[in-house]
Amino acid sequence: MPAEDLPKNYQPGEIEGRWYRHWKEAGYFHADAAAPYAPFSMIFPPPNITGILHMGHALTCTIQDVLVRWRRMQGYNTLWLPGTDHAGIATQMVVERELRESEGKSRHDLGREKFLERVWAWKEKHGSRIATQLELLGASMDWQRACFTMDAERSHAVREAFVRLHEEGLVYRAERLINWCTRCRTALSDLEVEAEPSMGELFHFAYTLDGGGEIVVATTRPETMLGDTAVAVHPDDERYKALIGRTIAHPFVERALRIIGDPVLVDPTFGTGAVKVTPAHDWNDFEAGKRNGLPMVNILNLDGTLNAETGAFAGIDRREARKRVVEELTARGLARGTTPHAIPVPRCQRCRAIVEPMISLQWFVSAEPLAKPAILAVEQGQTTFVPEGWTGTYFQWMRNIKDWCVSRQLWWGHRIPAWYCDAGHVTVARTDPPSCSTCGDARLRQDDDVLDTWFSSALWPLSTLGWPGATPALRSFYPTSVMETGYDILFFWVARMMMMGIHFMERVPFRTVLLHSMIVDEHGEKMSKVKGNVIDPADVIEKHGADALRFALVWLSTPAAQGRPVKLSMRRIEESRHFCTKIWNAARLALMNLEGHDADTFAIALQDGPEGASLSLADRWILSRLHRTAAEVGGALEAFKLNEAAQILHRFFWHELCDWYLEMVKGPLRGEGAPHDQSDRRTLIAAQGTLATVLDVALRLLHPFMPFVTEEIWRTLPRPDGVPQSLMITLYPTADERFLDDEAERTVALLQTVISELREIRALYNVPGQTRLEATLVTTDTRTRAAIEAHGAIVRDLARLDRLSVAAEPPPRDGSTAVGVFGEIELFVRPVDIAGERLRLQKKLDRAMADLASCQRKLDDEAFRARAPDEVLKEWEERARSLGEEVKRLRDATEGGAE
RNA sequence: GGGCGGAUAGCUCAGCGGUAGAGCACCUGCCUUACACGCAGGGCGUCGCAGGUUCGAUCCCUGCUCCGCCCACCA
Repeated sequence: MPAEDLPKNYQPGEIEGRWYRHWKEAGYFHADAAAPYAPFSMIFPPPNITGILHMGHALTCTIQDVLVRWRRMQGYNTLWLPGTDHAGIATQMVVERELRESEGKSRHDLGREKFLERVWAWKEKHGSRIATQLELLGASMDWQRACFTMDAERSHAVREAFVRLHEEGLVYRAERLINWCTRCRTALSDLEVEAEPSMGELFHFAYTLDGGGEIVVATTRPETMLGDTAVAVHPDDERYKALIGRTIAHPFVERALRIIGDPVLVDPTFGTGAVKVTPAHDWNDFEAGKRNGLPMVNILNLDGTLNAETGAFAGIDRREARKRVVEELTARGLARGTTPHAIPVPRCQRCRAIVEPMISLQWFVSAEPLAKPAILAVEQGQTTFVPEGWTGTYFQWMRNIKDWCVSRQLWWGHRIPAWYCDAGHVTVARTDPPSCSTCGDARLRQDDDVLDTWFSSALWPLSTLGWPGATPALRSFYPTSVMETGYDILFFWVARMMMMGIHFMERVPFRTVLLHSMIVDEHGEKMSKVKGNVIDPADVIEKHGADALRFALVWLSTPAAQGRPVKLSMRRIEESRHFCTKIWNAARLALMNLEGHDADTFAIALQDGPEGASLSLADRWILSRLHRTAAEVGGALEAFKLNEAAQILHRFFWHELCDWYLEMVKGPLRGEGAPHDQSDRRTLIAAQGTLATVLDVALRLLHPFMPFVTEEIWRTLPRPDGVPQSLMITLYPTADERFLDDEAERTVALLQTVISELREIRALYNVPGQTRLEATLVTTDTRTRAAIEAHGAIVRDLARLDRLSVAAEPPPRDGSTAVGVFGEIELFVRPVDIAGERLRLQKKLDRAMADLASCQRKLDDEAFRARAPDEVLKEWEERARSLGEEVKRLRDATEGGAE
């Protein structure tokens, strides 16, 4: 008996590892670039090698796995390519900390080469943790193609891209204002700096003019005055106009400041209308400095202390310097008071240290020429965003893009392929050059810096598919179909992949960008170790299984809302676990009743549609519902509404298949009223066949969402010859219109209404489950009578009746008859202890009359009658008629009742 | 300062021109031979506020209030 194949209890832990190994070994995850099917490809956003699986990974992985498994089952040549990211700063910091803690050494103690050996060793040891954890989730990734951002091929791609961009003038080296993190000791891109709102003060002080007089300026960063090279006023400002061109002797250093007129920098209505200008340490001032040819004086050392340019202040930390400058200015009688002022403090995204704008010689990627085609591509719809609201965000950023500082003063990363000779010539080359390309000098020094980690990430869809080689994979799978990722890296990553992909391939890197929200706890709070509200995916998987976690994540995640997070709680996960159990138990019930079922014969019978088998009403109904569900699920998946697909499946499986279909057929299947003749036999065969078919199709529909439990069950089901060995490579079901059956759905809806009404009466009067009732259904509608007569057995079973009769006229009532009225149907149920019956009916009558009245009011409205479309009017008239009938019957029941 | 979301049952969210839906929670019965991780039944809402369009608005338009997110150098 096959039921023995499914243990009584659903134990995910036992099942999941087994199936994952099986699928992987069978090669189901591997994509063949030469396969002759339409491609569906996705590249998994590479997690940092320092990463440990968190809910964000679990969400992105689950969404992508659902898409991939669905497309694979549809027959696409499906590639899902995994990989990991070297994560420059993050990894370097982790290894440095380890080095410090275990040996008390810094990376400088080891030197570059030795330190990098350590990092590689660390990577070998820990770098694949995350991959193992993704396997626990069921990720059907093509592990054979796994990449690492710093492996040989990817490094080759990075170098090729850099050199090519340099040749094209899109990569350049220049002295520019950049964001400098004094703790990480590296330059950062604009994106790696976060503005933190804070309350500071605006300090006012006076500069004494050469030849007498003063000009008052204000600043939130007094120490920067040590780098001032001018004071700017608005050229039209009557107060200061005359001062333009005069000079100021800096009070602390040997430097003369000019008073300049600059209509861009200065807003004459703000503050005193005079602005101190520090071109080397302020973004606006830098621009003003360029406009006005001002000297740019860098006053900071790389560690954030003041340098020799600051005279007596040299060597002091910038924070201390701020106080000292205020003190000194005050001492000299130049302070002019402070006012509270809100200031955004720029902080390093990684270490939270305050970032200093600083002039520095760095490498940049020229952004605008790359951004333009990337904007155009989206405008033309070559790539679309889901939800589409993100399109605007993308445009906004792309249209205001600034050059990208890509050099980092780190050791761990792709070293910049630029070499310098003593004469200062720069050689940028694909292979390490023997001598300077300008002067032939053989004494070359490679640039010490490495590239921003996001530079290699930007190339990811290209480099993972083999670019710059013209590989079969690149030919088959580029552009990729979907890029699914969190909206938080839209600019960091998605936008840059667009730019690079289009630039190097002349085609967008992906057709659809699918963005998911951030995961928070059930109260909407960000999950953090400090708050202790973290839900660890690994724990959840161990406790409830990957299927439960996956289903919960997909169920909850609406791709639609910008700024609306996914609220995850253990409760939701448990709920989803219950669903797994429900499926398990439904399968057990089915298996217990499939003895003698011949999958082949039934499959053949259904080949030409439902007519081929002697299907009962219940069978026709569930098949109709099944095919409708398949259609709805397909539509939802096509629209990337995964949560909707999950909901539809949940509702179908639980509330239609289990609550109604299984209840309708389990009696007959069990052999109550064993087959007497050929026709009964055929009915039994049809019922078993339908049950097995519905379960089979439902499991396939569910498989992308919960791959393990569905596979486990599916393998125990009897199935026709010639189907694949694994559920994950069967065909994803599509709706077959021949099975859609409006008539069966209408009839079952009627039976459901009658059964619910009977159950309501039973519940209302506390009739014990064992008590069998008898009921008479009264209606003048012949079709209803016929339907109930034909399918009375179902009503009797599900409403626990002894006898159900149908009549045109109400039967005599006694003191133990309850009456149910809905529409034009009356139900007389007995024996029931009907104390309070009149009250109950009266309440129903009141409600029906109120409904009827408001309905009538609407119909009496001349404007409505005149303007509303015919069909709407008809609907309302029909409603009024039906309500009228109900009221009439309820009134009879109320008055005619005993008691 | 600019841009984008959201406001619907106690909670999480669907619906988006024809008198409001789901799941959970709650209440009441049930250990009915698949499942108590279950079954059956029940109550629950001035659909953020104010105007407008319409025969009719939760749904469309305008304004407002409150929440959330992103971008931005005003000293």
